[in-house]
Amino acid sequence: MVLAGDDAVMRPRLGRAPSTTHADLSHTALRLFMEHGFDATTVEDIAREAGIGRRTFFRYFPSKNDLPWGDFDRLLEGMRDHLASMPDELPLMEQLRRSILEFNRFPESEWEYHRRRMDLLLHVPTLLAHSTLRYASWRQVVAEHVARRLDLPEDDLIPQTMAWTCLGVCLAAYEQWLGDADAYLLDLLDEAFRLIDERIDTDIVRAHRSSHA
Amino acid sequence: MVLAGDDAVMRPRLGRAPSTTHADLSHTALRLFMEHGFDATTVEDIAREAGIGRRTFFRYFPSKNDLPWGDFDRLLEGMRDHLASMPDELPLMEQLRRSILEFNRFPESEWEYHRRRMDLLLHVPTLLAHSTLRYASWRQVVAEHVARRLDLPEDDLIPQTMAWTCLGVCLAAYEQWLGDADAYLLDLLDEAFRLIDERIDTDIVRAHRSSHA
DNA sequence: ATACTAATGACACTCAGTGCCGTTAGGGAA
DNA sequence: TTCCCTAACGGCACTGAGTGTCATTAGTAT
Repeated sequence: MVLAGDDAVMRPRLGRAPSTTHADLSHTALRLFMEHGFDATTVEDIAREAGIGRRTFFRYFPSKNDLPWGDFDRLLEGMRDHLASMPDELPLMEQLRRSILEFNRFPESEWEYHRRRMDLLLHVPTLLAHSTLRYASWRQVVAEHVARRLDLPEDDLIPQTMAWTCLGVCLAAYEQWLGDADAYLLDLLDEAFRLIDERIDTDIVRAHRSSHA
Repeated sequence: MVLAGDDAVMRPRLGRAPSTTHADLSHTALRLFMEHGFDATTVEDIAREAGIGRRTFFRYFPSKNDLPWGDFDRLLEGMRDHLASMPDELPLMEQLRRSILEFNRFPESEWEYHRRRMDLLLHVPTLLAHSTLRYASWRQVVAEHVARRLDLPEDDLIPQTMAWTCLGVCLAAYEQWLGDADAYLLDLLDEAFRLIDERIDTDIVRAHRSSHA
């Protein structure tokens, strides 16, 4: 479903076969989280339910917190490529808007699953805290693109601020989405992006660049 | 220094006297964090160094992660009041800029301490993750003000997005500050705010409000 | 059948955080 | 002074996440 990933695709012909997959573990765990809550579900519960040892669990996921993330890294690579392939004529914010919307596009059959997953990630304190670390890579992808496009260093104030802003816009839209069972995520994201649109205007960027030469 | 707090100010006349203070524990801990690193310092180390029992430590701070925060909640109350006292004539972004700068103003004697503290909070993964939970209250204060000022619900997309944006601006500025030993925090914050300035313009807000009546 | 190899799972360990409960050290009242 | 009341302390035992070590298992190739 969400985890297509590397499991089971091409197993090397040597050694014992893996006894489960990332996707399987993730789905089992999410079911338990929904049923009993995140905190009340122990890693041992998950391992038992999945029919593996507790120790083996930690060979699939570095922590309990990573379970609901699916293959975020692969999606993120997709966004990076999408950004890189944007035509230069397009305004920067429009490039970002399009790629970020693409990053958040899922087949309708997965909407409910995605909603439950994001509800966990944004409403369980432990997971919310952990999410910061994932979003740091997301921001980095945005910042790299902005930096390249504006010809500024990646760690410059402007790319970093724009990356934070994009993240904030997305998370605000996600909260709206989670709060309204009938809402469409992409519509909300689109609306949120229109709020900021071309907020960093060209003159400011030019002035900034020359003052930091 | 940073923790003026409630300790020692007016102890009720009954019962055993506390054997330490929040400020004392916090400073001791920060010293150990600087010397040996956050992860390598155990709660037991801190308690021993402070001359209290491990169990007592957890009566002062709910977790090891809370040690570097000082009395963030009191500062935050200050920012809430500052925002509430802003003259109505001032543009919204200007109100936010002024109050947020005020929130980040410290006496020069504390700059070095503040720098080391923030370096921990933003660069130690565990603390960075935990910071999300603190910043949620910070964003809430900003969102409340924006909502009041624009006559929108607090959980509306606009206040939430603006709150996220302000947070992002601040954190991007903080990163710049931490990366340059000679930089001035307030200057960087000011510069970062100028980048976004009056980004949510009046027409957009009006259109948004009427479409969500 | 045997050898090689990768995944597994059991065990022991560290550390954060919590519940429980007896102990300690203050101040007030007799 | 002595006794009492009370809040803070601190020891103990426990849960649960995460890690290092190592023997075992189950595949494939020879």
